[in-house]
Amino acid sequence: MPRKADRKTVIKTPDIRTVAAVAKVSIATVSRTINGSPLVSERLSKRVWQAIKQLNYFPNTHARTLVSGRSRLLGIIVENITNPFFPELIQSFEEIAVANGYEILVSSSNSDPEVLTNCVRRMLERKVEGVAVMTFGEEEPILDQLTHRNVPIVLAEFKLDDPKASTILLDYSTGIHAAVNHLAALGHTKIAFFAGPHKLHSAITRENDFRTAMQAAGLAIEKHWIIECNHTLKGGVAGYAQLKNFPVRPTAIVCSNDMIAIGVLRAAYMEGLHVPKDLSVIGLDDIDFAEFTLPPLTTIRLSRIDLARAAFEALRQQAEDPGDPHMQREFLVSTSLVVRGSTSTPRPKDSAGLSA
Amino acid sequence: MPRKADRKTVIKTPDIRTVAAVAKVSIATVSRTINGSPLVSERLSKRVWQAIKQLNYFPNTHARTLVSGRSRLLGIIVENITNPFFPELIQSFEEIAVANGYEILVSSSNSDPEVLTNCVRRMLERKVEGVAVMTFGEEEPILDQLTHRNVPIVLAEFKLDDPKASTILLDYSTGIHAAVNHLAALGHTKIAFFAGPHKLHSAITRENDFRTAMQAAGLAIEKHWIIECNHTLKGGVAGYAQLKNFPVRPTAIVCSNDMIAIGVLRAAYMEGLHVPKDLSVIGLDDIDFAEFTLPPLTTIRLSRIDLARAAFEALRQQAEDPGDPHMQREFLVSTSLVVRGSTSTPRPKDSAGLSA
DNA sequence: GTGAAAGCGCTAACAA
DNA sequence: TTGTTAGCGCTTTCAC
Repeated sequence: MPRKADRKTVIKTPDIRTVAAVAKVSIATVSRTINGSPLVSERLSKRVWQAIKQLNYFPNTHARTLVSGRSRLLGIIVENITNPFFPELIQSFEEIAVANGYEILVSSSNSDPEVLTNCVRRMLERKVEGVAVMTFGEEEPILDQLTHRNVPIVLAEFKLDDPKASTILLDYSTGIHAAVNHLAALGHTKIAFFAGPHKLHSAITRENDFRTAMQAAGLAIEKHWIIECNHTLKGGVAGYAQLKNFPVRPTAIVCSNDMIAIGVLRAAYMEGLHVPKDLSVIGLDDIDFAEFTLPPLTTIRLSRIDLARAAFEALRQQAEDPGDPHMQREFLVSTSLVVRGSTSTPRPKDSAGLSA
Repeated sequence: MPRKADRKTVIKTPDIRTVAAVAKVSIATVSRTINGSPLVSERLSKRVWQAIKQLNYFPNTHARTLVSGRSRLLGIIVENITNPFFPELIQSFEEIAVANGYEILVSSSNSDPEVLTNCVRRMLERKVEGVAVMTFGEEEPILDQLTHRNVPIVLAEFKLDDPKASTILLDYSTGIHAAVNHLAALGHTKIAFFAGPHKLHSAITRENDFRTAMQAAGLAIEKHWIIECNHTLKGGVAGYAQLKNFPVRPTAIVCSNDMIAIGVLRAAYMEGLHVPKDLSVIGLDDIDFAEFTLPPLTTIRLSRIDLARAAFEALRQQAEDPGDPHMQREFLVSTSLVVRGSTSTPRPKDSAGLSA
């Protein structure tokens, strides 16, 4: 045992036996007391709790997990912890989990399948009881590692045909329609869409919803104005640069996420364009930052709290009532438009100052 | 055993015994093989690895931890995962940890002592081998829960007199001096400081360094211009509002962190002031966002990677060579000025447009 | 109600 | 080199 002792007066970490000895009961009684078994008499229970307090004891999770088969650990895998959307999501997820006696293991896959494989494996080793896969991506192949081992998973936006998998459907449609209608009502007709990378399901869904919304609003789509970007600030800047290649420019841009939108804000500023007078910009997510951009960003809100709640709920159900036939397997999270300062009517003379 | 079986054809998760049986060796040999013991003959090792692959086996971390006393888990507690500085820090910390065979448990304390107590307890239950306390705060009282149990900790900015505690000293001084000198060289004499909350060590250190730097530059400090803010966007906005109460206004503001600075940018914009012509702003941290604010933020860079590396190193040392007398107990992370677009010479006519 | 005892899956003595 | 075996700290039958 190389890990403790050697220094004198090192207090041995109290274990269940220590508590039992101090309380003068069996370890079974200590265990029952801790786990709130109704079988323990009040007299003994009191003695046990007192011993616990006195020794500042708490149970060893690993031992507990080993014997009970329940780790009370939930995994959450995000695409990129550096996009503010995800920390906000993680924070909500953690709060809910902790409030329900679970803990979480966080990993970001950085859209790298190899990293993802590693995450999954480490989570499996830690015997997580469920994993929320919030990558919005295309990584299903690896995920059956999880479902094959009977680990519940919940995916955003993607239905996996497996009894252990649930899905959170994101109703982008409502928000995107609202956004397009908002723009149309302001008098915009030339609207671009900065899409996310096509390898993400969410990006494709968002783009499709945009197309549908445009059609519904009776607006034509200029194919050069649908631009694929990374979901990052730099992606927005790069997308904006592409726009310059075409002689006619849009008066408004709807972006697949807020980071792109903020990149666009920046690029437009650098070019000397005024947002919203010269160009209206709409984001998607409503990250905390969106309220503080210059100008404040009009955006489609996707509630992290709702998403986190749905993810937790899906996992908890599967973990606690694995056989339940009435289990809810699909959850819906909706979106809504938040109008701030980055949208307005276009300049009177339609594309004034906007041609390349 | 309520947790598996009952449904037919559920494949039992393979354990070390399964592997041993398939490879026709003892479980000890399997264990040795996995752990890279040199004692295993190549012949058997090959058989074992093949069985492992075939069964898609991996060891149960909890069992491992229980018997070996080593969890290979490191905790990191941050103040607020919603400040982009921290996700960036966590990401670096995780990468380094994973690369070294560790995993991490993340918690944010939200500056709430009760939440912190809970974090610490949960980490203790999970038998973390060390905790990086990146709260920059004043929460020592709870931390001896950790050191008393012989869990190494590393603190930012605060020295705890305990053999198990190490410290990362942040050399703000260099960066802050550079910032003040930069401003002075541009011709600013009226410089404000938006400090962080005084309950944070880091905030106080930064403020003191600012005072020293001002003195060194031969500049007077106007006490109304040292304003205490939260380290958030809203904090910056609120601080800016306070500034308006005084008839004379500074031409430059140094902020205790980037979030405050971004809040200031926003508030100045709302007031119709131009940054940097009317007001120069300097942040601290250099979060990824800083490059993308309008205008891009001049800021004092505090490397998350360096910080994460130092934190990991401190913990690893303590975990792996607990008795080593030559152990490094203090680490230094430096700062440097990154000049971008939010600073310039003040308007010729000293405070033009700046009086309230 | 309570306690004794059997293991959860693994590592590390100790034997061979 | 390899195998046997005793636990790690806990939960959970099963007796009492």
